[in-house]
Amino acid sequence: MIRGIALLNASEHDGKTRNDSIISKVIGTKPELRSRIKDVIPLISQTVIDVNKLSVEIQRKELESKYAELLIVKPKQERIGLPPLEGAEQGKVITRFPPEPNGYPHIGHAKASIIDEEYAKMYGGKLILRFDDTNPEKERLEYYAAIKVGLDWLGVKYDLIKNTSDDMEVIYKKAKELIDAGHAYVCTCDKETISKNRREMIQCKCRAGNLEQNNIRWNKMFDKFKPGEAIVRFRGDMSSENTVMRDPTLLRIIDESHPIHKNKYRVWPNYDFAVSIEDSIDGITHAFRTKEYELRTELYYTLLDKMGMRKPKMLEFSRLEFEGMPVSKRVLKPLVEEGKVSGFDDPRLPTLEGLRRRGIVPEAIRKFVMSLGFTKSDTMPPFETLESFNRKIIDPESIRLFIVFDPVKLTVTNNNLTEIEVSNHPQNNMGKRQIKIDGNFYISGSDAKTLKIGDEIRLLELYNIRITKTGPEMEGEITDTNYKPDIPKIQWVSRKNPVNIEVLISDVLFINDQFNENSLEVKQAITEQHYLELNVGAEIQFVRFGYCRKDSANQAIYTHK
RNA sequence: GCUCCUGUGGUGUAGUCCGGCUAAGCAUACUGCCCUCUCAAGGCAGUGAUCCCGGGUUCAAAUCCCGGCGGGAGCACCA
Repeated sequence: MIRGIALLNASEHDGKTRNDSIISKVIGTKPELRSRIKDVIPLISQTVIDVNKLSVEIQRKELESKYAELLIVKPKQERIGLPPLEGAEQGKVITRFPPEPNGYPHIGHAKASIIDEEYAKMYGGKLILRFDDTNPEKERLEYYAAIKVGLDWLGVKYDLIKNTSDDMEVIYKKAKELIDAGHAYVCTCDKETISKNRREMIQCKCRAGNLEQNNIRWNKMFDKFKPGEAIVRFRGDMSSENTVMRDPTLLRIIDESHPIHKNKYRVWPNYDFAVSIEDSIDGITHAFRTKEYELRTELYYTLLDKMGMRKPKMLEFSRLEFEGMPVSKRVLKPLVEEGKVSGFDDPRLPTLEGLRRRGIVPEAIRKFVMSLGFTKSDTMPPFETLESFNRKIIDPESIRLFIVFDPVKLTVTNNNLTEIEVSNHPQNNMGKRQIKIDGNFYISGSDAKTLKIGDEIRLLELYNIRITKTGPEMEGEITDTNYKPDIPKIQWVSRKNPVNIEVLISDVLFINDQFNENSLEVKQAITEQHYLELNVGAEIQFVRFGYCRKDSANQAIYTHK
C-alpha cells in the first residue's frame, strides 16, 4: 500500500515523491497505524527512495496495473453555509433579530437578520423580530415600519414579532428583585462623577446605601426625580478590568414620549438590561450581535445569573460595511439634511432602499452575506463582490437595449429598411421588439471618435456600413447585411423616436473620510423607444455599457458593469 | 493609556476546536483563450499565499504552546 501511495504521489509531482507526504497519506488512510508510526517510517523512507529511482513511465505503469483503485479521487466535501452552532438541537433553536427602530435599515441589518434567519432555518427553529425600543428619545414609528419593509424586501421571514417596550412590567419586576437582593442600587451622582469614578475604579456613596434608601429612591424615579438625577446601577465590580462591569447603568429616566406607549413609562432600561431579560424570556437559544458588544457579554451572563434566569448562547460577528460607504446615522444624517444626497434611498447609500434603487436584488445580498461567513475578523469586503453576485442573478432577466452617450448623428445614405425586429435577450426568451428606422441614427461619441473614412463597422442587429464622412454629421453606406465577426460592432439609436434619459452613476461616497463631491455623475443619454414600455424597477442591460435599473420614465440608475 | 477581539494570495473566505488523507480549497479581481450580432452572462486556462513575525513541542504545525508585531473595538443615563 505504501508503494502505491508513493507511486501516486510521485506521478502527481513529476516523478518525485517525499517522505512527509507519504506518511501523512498513510496515516490518513489507516489511522490505526498511528501508534506504530515509528516502525512504519523506515519502511516509507525506503519505498520513497526506491520509487524515486524509477522513471516516470515505469511509475505510471506500475501504478495503473497494481494500484488502480488509488487513482479514483474522492471529492472533498466542504461545509456549505454557516458553521454549526454549539449546543444547537434540531427544531429547538430560537434566534432573534433585535433592531432599534431609530433609523432606516441598511446592509448591516441585512447581514444580522440573514444570519439570524439562516441559523433558524438550518436547525428548523424560529426567528423572532424584536424591536429594541427602550430609548424614546431616538425611536420613531416610521422606523418600525421601515425595518419591516426592509426585511420583507430581503425575504427574511420571522415567526414572531414583538417590542421590548411591551415587557416593561417584567423589566420593572426584575429591577426591583435585583435591588431587593442587593445586586443593584439607585445612584444619584451626576454623570461626570460616575464616569470619572468608573474610570478610576472608585465606589460612590450611593453604592453603600441600604435597602430602604434604595427602595425609596427607586420609587422616586417614577415621579419626583428628574431625568439625570437618578439611575439604577448594577452592583458589579468597580475594580474589574472590564470597564462595563464597573457598576453599569441598568435603568434611567427619560421623559420623552415613546412612539408606542407615549407617556406611560418614564423609567427605561438600557441596552444590557433589556437584552438579557428579553433574550431569556423569549426563549432565545442563540443570540448574535456584532463584535463591538463583545465586552458586554460578561455583563449579559452575570446579569442573567444574578436574576436567576436561563442563559442563551451569545456569539459575535464582525460588522459589515463597505469602503467609502458608511452606515452610521451620525454621518449619513447630515448628508441627507445638507442635501448632499437625495435622501435615505439615494443609490449611493448602503441603506436597503438605496441598494434596491440601485438595482441590487435581495438574493444577491443573501448570497453575499453568506459568502462572508461567520467571523470576527475586521474586514471591508469590496462592493464588487456584491455586484458580481448581483450580475449573475439579474443577467438572465435583464432586457438588452441600446443606449448612446454624447450622441453623434450618423446617416446611412442607402438605407432601405423601415423597421427591424430585435431580440430582447441573447439567450433567454424575453420576446422581441420592433424598432422603426429611416437611415438616421445616433451613435456614441466615443465610438464616433475612433472611426475614420473607409472603416467598416456593424450596426448591431442591423447591417454593416462603410464610413463615408466623419465629423458631427457622419455618413456611411451599407456594404453588407450579413454578420461579420471581425469588424467593430456598435450600438445605435434610431433618430425616428429617440428617448432622452439621464443615467445616475454612483461612485464611493467618501474618500479617506472626505465626502466625495463627485460621487454622483449624471449622464445624459439617448435610448430606444422601448424604454418607455418597461416598468419602473426593471433591470436593463444597456449593451456595451452596463446594467441599469429603470427609476422613472426619464431616469435610469446605473447598477454595475 | 487600559482591556478585549482579530491577523490565510490584491480582496472576501474554507480549513484551525480534535496536528497528518490539501506542497493550502472556493469566490472575487486581474490576464488569456473559447462561445457570442455586447466590453455581459457562460465555458476553459493562467497569474497570485514562505497561512503576520520569531522561537518551542512533534516523525509531522496554518492548526498546539510561549514571546513579539500589525489592525480593530470598547472604556455613555445610545443601541
